[in-house]
Amino acid sequence: MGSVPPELSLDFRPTFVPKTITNFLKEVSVIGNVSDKVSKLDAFVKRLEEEMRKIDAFKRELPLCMLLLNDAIVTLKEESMQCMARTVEPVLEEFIPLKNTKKENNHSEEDGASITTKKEKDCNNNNNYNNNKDKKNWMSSFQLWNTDDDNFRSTDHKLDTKRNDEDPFQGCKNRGAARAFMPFKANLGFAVRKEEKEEIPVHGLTLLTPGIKNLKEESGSTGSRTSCSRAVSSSAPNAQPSFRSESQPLSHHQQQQQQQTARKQRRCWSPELHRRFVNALQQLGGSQVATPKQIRELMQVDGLTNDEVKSHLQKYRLHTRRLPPSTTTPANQSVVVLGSNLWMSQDQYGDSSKGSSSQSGSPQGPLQLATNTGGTSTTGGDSMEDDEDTKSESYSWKSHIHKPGKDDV
DNA sequence: GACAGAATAT
DNA sequence: AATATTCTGT
Repeated sequence: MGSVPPELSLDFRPTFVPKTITNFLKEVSVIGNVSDKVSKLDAFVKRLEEEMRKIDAFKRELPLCMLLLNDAIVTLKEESMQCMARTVEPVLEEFIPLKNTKKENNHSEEDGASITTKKEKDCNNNNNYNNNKDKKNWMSSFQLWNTDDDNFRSTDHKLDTKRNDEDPFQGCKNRGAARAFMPFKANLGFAVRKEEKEEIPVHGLTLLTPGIKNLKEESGSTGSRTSCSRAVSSSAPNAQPSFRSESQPLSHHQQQQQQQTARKQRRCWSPELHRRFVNALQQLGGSQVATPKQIRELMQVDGLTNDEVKSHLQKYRLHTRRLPPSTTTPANQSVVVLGSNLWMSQDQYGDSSKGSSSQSGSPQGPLQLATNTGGTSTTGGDSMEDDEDTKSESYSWKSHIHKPGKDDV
């Protein structure tokens, strides 16, 4: 069938609108009477502005519409102004350069823009219409709106990107300084799930700047630890919510928030960490006799908590279950025995000749978790020979496990 | 109340 | 599967 005039077609291509405007302008240009011209232009502009207002609520969803409308409005206004300019000599020229610092434009906008001033307030954004760059500006400002909502998304993207090579949370890559430098990541980690609202508490707890880490470290050493890991989740799923006799200062929602609040970021047991763990075990006489606290102290890992060690120990024992320790065995002696029987993947980490603590020359100083999993360990590179293990994941139990006999310890 | 170990939850 | 959290006993 016949050709459809562009205005009537369903063509959504961006070119459509400009074309329409062009046509309109063409029509207008035919009009001889300037005032008619202007009024027609203004009328159209009004319609467009009206439209703009309508979709304003959807600007996020329809950014392009906004753009197109804005474009159209600008164009028409410009035209209108030019029309008027031809008849009415504007007086406001000076204003133009002020607004458009780059007047380089081919536009003979001096006159046009001058008139613009009268409408300045309603077309603030029109200021930038002059050229594409300005449109971009406009768009960028537009972006700003979006961002409030999209912050997460955009952040997400970044995070996703990072996640690929090292995810602090899921990959349980690290929890130390590295993380401290990525507050957003931290956010995200939770945000993605549900606790995002708790950012603040979460940060407080989990962002371990060296300083904060120390705090946590302390908490790990004794009692106060609980204040950290538990205080936050004081009212965990099972726990009885403390009754607040006060007039319900917390809304249900808030309570929920509190509950969801912070789940501790997972400690990543990197091979290096695990090595220290095993080392400590050896020194203490084996997994069956060593206690979390002792282990932690021996490990000298900054930021490591008793709970974490305890948990790890539990797992370790599961994997190395054996006969109950003969209470008679002195710890020292058992160390030797352990060296052979206890599950020792240490060989894989390099020769840490039994539990003598000093690994192949590296001073077993306090380990900074911050750097630990991040890739560069403060303990020096040597201990990280197995970077592949170290760099990416937590320790893999099954991949290293030796079902011990029953004798050890 | 600190701790440790077991049981559960995530 | 690996950790975290909670429960329970000392």
